Amino acid sequence: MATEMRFDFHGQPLGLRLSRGFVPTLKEDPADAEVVSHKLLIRAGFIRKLAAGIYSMLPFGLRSMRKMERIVRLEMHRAGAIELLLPAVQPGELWKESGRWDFYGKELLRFKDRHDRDYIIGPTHEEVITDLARREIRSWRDLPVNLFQIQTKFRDEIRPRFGLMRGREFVMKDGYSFDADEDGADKSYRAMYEAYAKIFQNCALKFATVEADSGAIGGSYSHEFMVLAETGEDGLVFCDCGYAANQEKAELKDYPTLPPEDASLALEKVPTPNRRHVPELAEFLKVPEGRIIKAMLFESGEGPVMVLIPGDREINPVKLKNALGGTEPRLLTPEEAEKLTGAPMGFVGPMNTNIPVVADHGVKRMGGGVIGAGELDQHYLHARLDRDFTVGRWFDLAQAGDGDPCPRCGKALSTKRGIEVGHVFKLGVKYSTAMNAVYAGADGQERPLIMGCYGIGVGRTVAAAIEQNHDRDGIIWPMPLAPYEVALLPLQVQNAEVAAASEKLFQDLMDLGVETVLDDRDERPGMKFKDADLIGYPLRLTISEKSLAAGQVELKRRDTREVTMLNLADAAATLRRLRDEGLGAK
RNA sequence: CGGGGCGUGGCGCAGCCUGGUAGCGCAACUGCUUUGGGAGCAGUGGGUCGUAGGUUCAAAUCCUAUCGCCCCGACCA
Repeated sequence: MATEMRFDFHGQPLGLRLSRGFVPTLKEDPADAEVVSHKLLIRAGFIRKLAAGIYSMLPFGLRSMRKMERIVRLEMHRAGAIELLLPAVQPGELWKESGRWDFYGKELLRFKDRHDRDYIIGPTHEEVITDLARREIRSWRDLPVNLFQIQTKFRDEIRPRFGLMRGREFVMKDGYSFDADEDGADKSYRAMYEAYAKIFQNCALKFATVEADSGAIGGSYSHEFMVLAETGEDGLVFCDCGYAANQEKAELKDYPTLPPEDASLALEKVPTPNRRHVPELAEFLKVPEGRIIKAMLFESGEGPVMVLIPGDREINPVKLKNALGGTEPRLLTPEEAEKLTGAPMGFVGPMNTNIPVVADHGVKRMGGGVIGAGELDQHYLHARLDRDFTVGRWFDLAQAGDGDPCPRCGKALSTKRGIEVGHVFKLGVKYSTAMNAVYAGADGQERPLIMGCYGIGVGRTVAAAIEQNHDRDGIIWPMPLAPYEVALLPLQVQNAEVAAASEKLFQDLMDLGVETVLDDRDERPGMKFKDADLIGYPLRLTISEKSLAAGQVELKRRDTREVTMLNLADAAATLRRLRDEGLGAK
């Protein structure tokens, strides 16, 4: 009886004969890939590079992406969002209106059409959706509205790297909510937050939700969804009390510093030949690093500024940016710093300076310490705050890390690394005000729409799944994202019995709705095993003359590498059950 | 944008310093053998050496320009 192909609800085939598939696997690592997900996606035949940061999705890569998209769609719809599709190409006019034409920088890919009009390829769609909303949403009766799309974006990154983790062209789910009031907006935000948590649960990924930097927009807040992986680009802090934040954002209150020195100690100028950096200065002066006050000069939106921080602490650039009014602070070059202060790099200090001084709270608790003397090879000992130098404004500027006190409960924080795969953001009225997107309230008054925006990196989640789940043989797909769930490996394809048993299993599995690859290639067993491990099918069934003689087939789980023998007669049903367990709660 | 590196059959690389007929492994194709962890033997095909200019009797090799790709950095005084 001929095997009959089956298809799922979305029109995707439930089965594939590998001999007719397009899955070009590589034995060796590609030369131009660095991170593991990039290497494995290429080696396993999921993607191929076309240009820097631009990839073709091969059939298996596309299947994993499509599965991710399905999971996203389902939860979006459950949460009441509605799918649409906005144009990728957008008129520059809209971006000029929102102010981002000048603000967004070179990441925004711009070009002109034949009439010399400005266009861009969308890196995100706030402008387009806001334009749509202001045209179509008239009254409070139309609200709330929550719209999303899954679409290819383009961001001309300075340095694309890490394959699908940070491409220039990438697929993103972006959603936007519109509400009449703050309560409604908070409700929309909450619904998206919960939907996101379900999405990453449904992907069977280990993830965390953290408070994220909300930028310079007052009153707004945001959360990031991070897939936990050693190789993640973001540092995260956690507390037993439930507090979790991106290091960029994590508050640091009253962390311990050295107590103030004896107030009777007089200011003392000491030579510090060529000791520019905190560690060498501390060693030379025989003082702890925490006794030194580090001074750094930045160019901010309001001119140059001197930033003070305890010597054993690092400045958190995002906190500094927010403290200085939202423009990206730029560290002055040694030449600029010397020109400005007269002191060479490493000897700049806050005494008798006319540059505005801001400082981290920790400096206040130190009460003073070692400072640069403002001239070459000289520092001051026992400099005291308010006696010898003053600070204009105080901020929380230090980076929180392992062991620092939790801002909620004071217990010690721990750190992990993660990959940002989702971000929910309460926008407020930033775009609706800039673009005059208003609705008529019940009282007839016009008010700006209150917006939220919500993004998921679809391709990045697929890559993050690999960063989190792999071994030296290849990918270990979580069931929900695997391109196919089961691989059938007939070891002797020319043996009639093996072939017949494999065909029957192939048909039975498809009939049971299990996504199955039949590796019907006339290849040696070793090659089939290696490919199956590399591609990372969660379940593998080996059909051989040997085991078939006993009426059995061999099952191997990719995650635990556990091997069990199954009776041929109920193998398909067992696989179906294991598949369903692997899919978890839906 | 700054620094470093690399472009040589489909993939991974050697050859370049010291100019002289373009090589290796894998892959592909044919045949025989083999068949539970990327097989063995024999044979075959496939390369404007990124591109353009220059030097030279002669350029993959030296020089210049250019394009592409990768890595590091672009906050830690």
